Order: sequence, then C-alpha cells, then structure tokens
Amino acid sequence: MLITRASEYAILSLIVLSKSKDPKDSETLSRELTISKSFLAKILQSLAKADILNSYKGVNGGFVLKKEPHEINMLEVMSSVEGKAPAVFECSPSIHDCPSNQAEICSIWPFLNKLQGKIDLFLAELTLADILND
Amino acid sequence: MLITRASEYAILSLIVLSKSKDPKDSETLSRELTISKSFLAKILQSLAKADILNSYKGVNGGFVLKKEPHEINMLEVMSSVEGKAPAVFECSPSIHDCPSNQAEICSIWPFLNKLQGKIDLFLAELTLADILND
DNA sequence: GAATCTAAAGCCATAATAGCCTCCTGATAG
DNA sequence: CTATCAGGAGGCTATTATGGCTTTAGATTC
Repeated sequence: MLITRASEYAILSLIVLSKSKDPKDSETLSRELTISKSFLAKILQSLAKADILNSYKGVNGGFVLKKEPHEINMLEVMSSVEGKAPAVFECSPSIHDCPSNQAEICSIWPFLNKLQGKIDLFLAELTLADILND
Repeated sequence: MLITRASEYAILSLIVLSKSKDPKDSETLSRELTISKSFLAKILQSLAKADILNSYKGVNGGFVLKKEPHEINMLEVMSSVEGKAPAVFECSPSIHDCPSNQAEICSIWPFLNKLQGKIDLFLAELTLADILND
C-alpha cells in the first residue's frame, strides 16, 4: 500500500507534539485527535524507533519531539510508519534495473523511477517546520 | 486510505497508453502490466469518466488518451480513481473552518490545510509529460 | 440480423488495513 | 518494596481495498 492512515496520524501527532514541551501520552493524544488509541500507539512507537520522537515510560511519561521541526521531513516520517518508503510503485527505487522480467513494464521502468524520484524529493524537502510556519 | 494501488495502476496505464496511438483494451494492458484485469478495468473506467481517457467498445476497441500528456496532471488522475482527492487528511480542504468540533484538532487545522495545499499544488503541477520527458 | 468483440456495471470472495483488547516491561512516587 | 503510570508488543476483530466472476450494453464485421 502506498500512503495509509498511519502517515496521516503520524503527521497529525507531530504537529500537536511540536506545540508541547512536556511529554504527551498516547491516550491523551488519541483523545485529542479522536483516533484509535492502539493504532496511534503503534505509530508513535515507529516514530520513536526512527529517532523522530523520544519516549518516556512511567508517570508523566509520553512522547516528545527528538529533533527540531526543520530537521524532520515527511519522507522519513512516512518511511518509518509505513514500514517501507512511501513508494508509489512497488518496484524498489533502490535498484536501477527493472525487477520484474516483463518486457512492457521494463520499458516504462525509467519513467516510474523518475516519477518516484520527484515524489521522494518533494517529501524529503517538506519539513515539519514548513507546515508549522506561516 | 489516502493513496492506494488505484493511483499506481492509473499512472502505469497512462504511461503505457501514451506510447500507443491506437486503442488498447484493458485485458491487454492488464497482461502487460501483470495486474488484475477486473480491478484495472474499473480504474480505466474512472479515468474515462474523468475525461482523461477515451473508451471505445467493440472490435479493436479499448482506451486512448483524450488529452495531451502535458494536460494531464497527477492531482486529477488520483482524484478520479480514488473517488476523492488524494487527501492526506480527511477534513475536506474545500472548507476553511474546522469540520470537527474538537478543540485540539481545530487548533491544528490551519497547519493541515497548509500541508494539504502544498501537496495538491505539487501534484497539480506534475503532469504526465513531466514523467515522459527526459 | 447474427455473431463477435470489448467496455460498463454489478456481486461476491480474498487480502490488507484500521482499530480493540490484554498482558508485559520499565520508570516513578510514596 | 509496592503501587501506579505509561510505553512495548502481540493477538483478535471489523472495515476497507483488491481482485475474480458474471451479466449487460454498445459497436463492428459479416
């Protein structure tokens, strides 16, 4: 799948978390955003593993941004929560020859590769700070 | 879901169709791209309804581009096959006040709106011609 | 007109995502 | 040390996306 709710919820969470200096727990966040608590918890865990958030257990624990908003870009956010890069095309962009051996799809491979590159670049250049600043 | 395989298949189809002047039928296209015939047929129908493709029934029928590649942008492609705009956020970007009455989500609404606008602009400016030209 | 080809449209099955619940682990307060 | 709080991890269910199949409709050929 290409871009799922996990990406949406991740970005929503980052915007809210950027406004609070203290850790905010997943249950509070899920109530504020009116989204599934358990699903959100998994997403926040992914963001923590990707070093985008810090997580703290125990009383007054929760999640806080680990980096400055201008250091957090949408490509890394989506990549971390989607389990894979937010690829529009399944053919992995990391390899430069066509992964399938279908003649037709191989002939369009350079175009797909180019499109994926454009999308990746756009997402990589779009930071949380770009969203927060007016 | 925000951006699904329907968008992927639509773009793949458009790239292939851009290379053939004669109508190409959905079964041939599905074989060339090694994707589901019935699912692809529905996608092509959506693209035809959106005036991106022309469809012809009967012998030697099939689909052809209805516009020039530079006139086809990724926002309209995705919007037509996803049934809705490829929104990262469910809150409709067309209304400028927050649709939910949740205090927290309303406070971040302007930021979501801004992000959605950036994404829409990027997709609207990205045409099929941009993908095809080297 | 009859036969054939292919889009259009619907229904149903399968697969993936989104969401729910429970238990476990580490941290803090007392 | 004990109780409590909140993250980490996994299984289970509901919803949605994907794909298979069949029927109908329009167009072409003979």
